[in-house]
Amino acid sequence: MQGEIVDKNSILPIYYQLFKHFEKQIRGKQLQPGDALPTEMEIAARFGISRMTVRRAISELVSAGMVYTQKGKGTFVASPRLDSVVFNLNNFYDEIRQKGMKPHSELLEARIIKADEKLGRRLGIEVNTRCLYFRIVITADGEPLAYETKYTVYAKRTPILESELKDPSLSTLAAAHSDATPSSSKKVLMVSKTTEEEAQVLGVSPGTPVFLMIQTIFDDDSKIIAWGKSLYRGDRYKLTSYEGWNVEDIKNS
Amino acid sequence: MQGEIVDKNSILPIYYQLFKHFEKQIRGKQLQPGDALPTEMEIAARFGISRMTVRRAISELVSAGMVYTQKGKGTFVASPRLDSVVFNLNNFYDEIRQKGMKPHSELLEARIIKADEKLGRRLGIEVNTRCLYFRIVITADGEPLAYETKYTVYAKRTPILESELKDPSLSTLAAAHSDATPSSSKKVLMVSKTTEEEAQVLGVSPGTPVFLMIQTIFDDDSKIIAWGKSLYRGDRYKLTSYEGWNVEDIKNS
DNA sequence: CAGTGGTCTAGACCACGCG
DNA sequence: GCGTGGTCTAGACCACTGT
Repeated sequence: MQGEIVDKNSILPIYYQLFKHFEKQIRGKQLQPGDALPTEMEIAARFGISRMTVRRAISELVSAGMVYTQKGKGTFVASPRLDSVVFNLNNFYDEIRQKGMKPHSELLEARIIKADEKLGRRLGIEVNTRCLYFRIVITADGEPLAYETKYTVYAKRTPILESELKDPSLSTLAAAHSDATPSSSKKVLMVSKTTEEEAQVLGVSPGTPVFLMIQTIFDDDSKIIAWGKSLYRGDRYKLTSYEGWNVEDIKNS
Repeated sequence: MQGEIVDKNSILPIYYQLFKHFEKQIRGKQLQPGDALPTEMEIAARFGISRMTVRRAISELVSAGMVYTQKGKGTFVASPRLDSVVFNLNNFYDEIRQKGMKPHSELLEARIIKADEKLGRRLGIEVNTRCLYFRIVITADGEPLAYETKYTVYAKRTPILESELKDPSLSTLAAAHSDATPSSSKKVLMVSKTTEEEAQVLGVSPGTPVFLMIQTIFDDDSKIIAWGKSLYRGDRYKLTSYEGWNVEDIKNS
């Protein structure tokens, strides 16, 4: 009986069991890149299930990048894509916590300012518009890791809450203090050398290489409502990307 | 008639038309974050289509991050996620071409070497194992942009083709010259300062900040089969990430 | 032409959330 | 208990691929 593989009485959905079955076959090299899977009708017949259920399982395999389909031909095992790279830079607080360290953010400066010409250009607003200006240093176990400078339009004139500094996401700030809703963001990651002032804040020597991220928040009308600059210490921070099918194995090497 | 929105005789699939319909409603703010979509049965009835087709459209919306579903409750419009960042670093050749420049790679050195202790550790192989060693500089319109050093196990002893340098992907090299198949890869992005030698190759002054990417290719058994180091000029290269729902609009600002 | 995956239907039963 | 989304079925027709 083939009933060993797909159990109709299981709590797990059939399509999921079938997905796992083929995943195992591919990871275990019983099915190699370029090999054809059985046709959808064959799979349905063999396991005594509906073709739509088979298709659901296959579509999960496609999403996972493990197979690809060709209309009129069949479904084939894909080769792992190792060329493209995806770097995820999540919330810095979570990143620190994930490494078992204790994050803390310290407010260096927070003021309401009137935009000068340079800031007016950055935020796409008129000179003298009221803005919120922030400088924060984020530490892990007491050691400074990141230095962030942020500006946002200050339209609502609501008080600045200390809790906003706990997790200083620029889009959250913009949502709270500008009168528009954050809709899109642009982030640019560059490398830079610290200035005297930055080096002092980060506790490194001037000229140390750092990651520099410029962040811009846009509203519905693609108008800029917030701008931020983040420096991450190059000697303490890096971005890692894993790709392929047996990624779990290599994370420990 | 509601027939204006979904045309059963169109070449476009019904689920796709329905997906586009809701996409427009959400982008146009007729449906705002938190708002509930009509129930699947209602949508099916209203447009005279099957519930499965409605579900297909909704699942596309879920994939796009525009709505989320809650079992027993309904389907709701999501808020754009602007906090997480995803940086894509694709094939460097394509990146250059995309900017309308002409990429070229120049071979500085290519030799078969016997692994010393340091390389043996990096590749997880025994000392004196035969390895392929490469140094390449990638230029755009004649200006050096990247400097790459690569090692891979040299098991097959097949000749090194010049075409391999045209698009020097480490996993391709490993596939061609090691006796194993690349299965996974790990990439780490860091910042660094150029040494004298690196600065000369890249045509910058020593100490210039650069992106440094260390790349490791693994085979099926999670054994290392290739190792590479890439330097990207910090003054000429940056990573950009867009997020939100009207991303196309802000790319031109 | 026969066979494949892509779309679609009109039902069905289930587990879940809420009043 | 009722309505919701989640799963599943047994059909159907289509466009595309190969011969």
